[in-house]
Amino acid sequence: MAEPGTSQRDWVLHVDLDQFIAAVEILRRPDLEGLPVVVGGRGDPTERGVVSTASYAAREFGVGSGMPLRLARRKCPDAVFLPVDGPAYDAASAEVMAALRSLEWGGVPVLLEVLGWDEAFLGAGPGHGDLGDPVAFAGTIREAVLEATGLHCSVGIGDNKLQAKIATDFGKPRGVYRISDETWFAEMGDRPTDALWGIGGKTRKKLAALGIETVSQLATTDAAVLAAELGPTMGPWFRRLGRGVDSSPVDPTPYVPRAHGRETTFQTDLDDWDRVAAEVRALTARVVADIDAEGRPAERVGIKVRFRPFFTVSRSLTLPGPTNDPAVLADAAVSLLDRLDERDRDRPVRLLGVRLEMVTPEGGYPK
DNA sequence: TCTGGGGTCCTAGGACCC
DNA sequence: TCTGGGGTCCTAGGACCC
Repeated sequence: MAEPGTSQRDWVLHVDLDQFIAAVEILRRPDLEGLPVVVGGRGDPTERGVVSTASYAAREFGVGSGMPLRLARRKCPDAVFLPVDGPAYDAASAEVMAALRSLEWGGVPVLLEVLGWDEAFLGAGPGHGDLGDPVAFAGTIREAVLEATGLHCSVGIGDNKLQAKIATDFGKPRGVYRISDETWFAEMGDRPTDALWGIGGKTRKKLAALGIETVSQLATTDAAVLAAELGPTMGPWFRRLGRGVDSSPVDPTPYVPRAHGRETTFQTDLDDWDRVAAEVRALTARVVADIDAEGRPAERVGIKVRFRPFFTVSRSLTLPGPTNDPAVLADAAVSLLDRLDERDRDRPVRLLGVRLEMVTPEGGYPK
């Protein structure tokens, strides 16, 4: 236990696997080691799709996540293109998280908060003893993950989750980096606002329009100004991000989804509205299977339609009562097509999506 | 370079009610 | 005419993240 009255403090660690998806592929195809490997879509760089992860060798050519596969091929024609294999990454991720969960820190099991396939926060569990040097523990983590899975990771250390998450990127690849309240402004102060976890390109531009370009400027902007310009919740939150402040705990509670959805980008745009309706029904059937696996019925249904060239609309409705009846839900989803604007109905359809929001579980959501 | 798929949370306006 | 206020639900869209 941390001694009462001392300044002993708890660190938060953040673990992020290096080039996770590409690394899993290379693990089962060792001949790909060191080569430019690009994983995305169905693995065909002439198709519609984007890069999920590029190996470090491929990144040397300027290939990166989110890039259209066709562009990736132009930048790196000799890369090995592979399809996304979700089940393989599920399995690898489960091994990584099990290895992390088995660790002790300060004499008690760590708290593990999983973020997606390849990231997790680690916190000190209740009743822990001396935590020792967090940099040394980060090394232990890296060894444990490598030993258990053959995968390399990087570890960030912070006084809170925000700091730890950002620190990880500074340590990549195969490294450890530490940010603290004391070093926050030296590390982050002069960086652009979108270096913060939670600020993207849109918010960066909005802030820039207010004369706020850097993390330091964001940190010293009046909270009331930010609230007025960016909303009563988001404004003050952005200011806290700028100051490196984050009081959210490492939460080991298993994730309980609010909703499930499925969407498909068609290789060729759809013109035929009977076909559109049929695809909406097929997508709905898949999502019903997903919510049945959760064991909770749906209370809202939504569709998403992306038209050519790249224009997206959504429609949604609250059901008269919760249901998991596939026919009822498919009818509801198809009925939403009738709510699209008349003038959009002759545009070719590039993408369709169906989403089901489930009823709140017994006892509510964790946290 | 024609731009995925799975999610979460926030905002804003209108309906509706008291 | 010179137009209450609050609260909640519903819906569409936006932003962000992995």
